[in-house]
Amino acid sequence: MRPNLREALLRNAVTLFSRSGYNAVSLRDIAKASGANVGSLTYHFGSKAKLLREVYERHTVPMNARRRELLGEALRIGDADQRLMAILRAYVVPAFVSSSEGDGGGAEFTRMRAVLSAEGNPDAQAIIADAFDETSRAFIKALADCVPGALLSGLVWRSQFLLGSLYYALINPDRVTRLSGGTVDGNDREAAVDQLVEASYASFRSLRAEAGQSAAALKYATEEK
Amino acid sequence: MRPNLREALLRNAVTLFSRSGYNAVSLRDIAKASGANVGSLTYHFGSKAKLLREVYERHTVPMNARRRELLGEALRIGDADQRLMAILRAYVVPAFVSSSEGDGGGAEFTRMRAVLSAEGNPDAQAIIADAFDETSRAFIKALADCVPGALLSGLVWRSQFLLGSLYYALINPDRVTRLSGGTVDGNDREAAVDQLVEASYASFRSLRAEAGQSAAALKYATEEK
DNA sequence: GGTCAATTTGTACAACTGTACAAATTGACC
DNA sequence: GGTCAATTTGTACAGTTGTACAAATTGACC
Repeated sequence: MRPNLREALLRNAVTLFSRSGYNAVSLRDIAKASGANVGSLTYHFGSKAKLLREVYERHTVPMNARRRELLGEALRIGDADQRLMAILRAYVVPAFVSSSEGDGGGAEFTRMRAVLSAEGNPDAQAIIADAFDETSRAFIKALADCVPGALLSGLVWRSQFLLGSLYYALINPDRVTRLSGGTVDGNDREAAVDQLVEASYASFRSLRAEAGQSAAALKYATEEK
Repeated sequence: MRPNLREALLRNAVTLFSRSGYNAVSLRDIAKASGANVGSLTYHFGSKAKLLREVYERHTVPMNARRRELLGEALRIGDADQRLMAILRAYVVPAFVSSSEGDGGGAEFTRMRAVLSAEGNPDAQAIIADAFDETSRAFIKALADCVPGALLSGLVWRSQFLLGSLYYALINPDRVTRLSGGTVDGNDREAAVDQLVEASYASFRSLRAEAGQSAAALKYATEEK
């Protein structure tokens, strides 16, 4: 009896799913990576869909808990701009950094979410909507208070862009290295977090009544030839 | 002999791939959607991988041509800020709007790219790197001239975020609708383009020497508690 | 109307998929 | 050391996959 085959199966499932998606990875791939038999998977999890559900439940709770915790700290900051920055870090950092150390990692799990979200896997979709939307809504509310006068549409779209940026940074880091001619390391996650927070800080900050005005005015000036 | 079965197969391939990814869609699915037999696919394309290659070649060239064309127009704008805005639109609009009308659509093809990029499909990866990196590099160069003093790392990372935002806007538009409580339509592509351009405009603009400084200073102020 | 190449169909194949379940193995407890 | 439940293995199954290829169909040209 192996000490923790079940854990190893879950870990390897995340790794393989995050690399190639849900459909392309067979239960036999996961079993082989864990040095075990296919049957062990049906024994421990019942089915492939239930395995996926278990993977999600393993990681979503601690990750969102960490986010809410950091959000709480951020909300104690008085200055609106510094608070905005802290809120964004509270959203991004737990997705990049492992919450419970050694469990397969925050970044790997986030990458898996990104891939499954793109695949449109129906099992995953239901779980994601349930688990993450509530947290996302709490963040949008917090962000709204940092940019007085911002429209809800602007806040929601920017939070959509934030998540998309987050996902793609993990999905295709090599593109960053390639486009920079090798001078920038797309796999440097600390740098990625800093860049992502600064970029979205600027995009949210521009929603403030005055700043938003100038961007919109510029747009119309351009469009009217 | 059907007039244009080959075209129908290509069109349906894009639609199905963009919806569920490469692995989850079988040749029989594509054939059935086209009212044809599996054999017609091997006859016209030889293999599934070659079909995918054909799909890419069909859309990549006109889309990037349109981007370069709009980029050329944008570069004639004197004012740096208005030029920046125009360059961003030149990058985003062709990805959202069909370049050759009725051919399966720019947005649908872009969505397919997004999904395949996430799946890490090796066939797709090689094609994407070849076809798009050159165009992306031209855009980064153009953007650099709009934000004097910006570091290459900032430019490349923001262009990465731009593409990630673009992809995710197409992959998961319903999340926008859901998070806004139904008051914002995530499937409104014109609105998505506007929001995306405005958000990335702000993020690139913040790279200008002075603005970048203040954001960095703020970050350190926050981190040092 | 017969010819012929291009196209479309039908079918067969080996490989792989998720799932089910009987058999073997393990190790703690008496 | 025998017992027994928990775990792991092995194997079988029906369904699907991409691919190959012979047979049927099509339609323009003579």
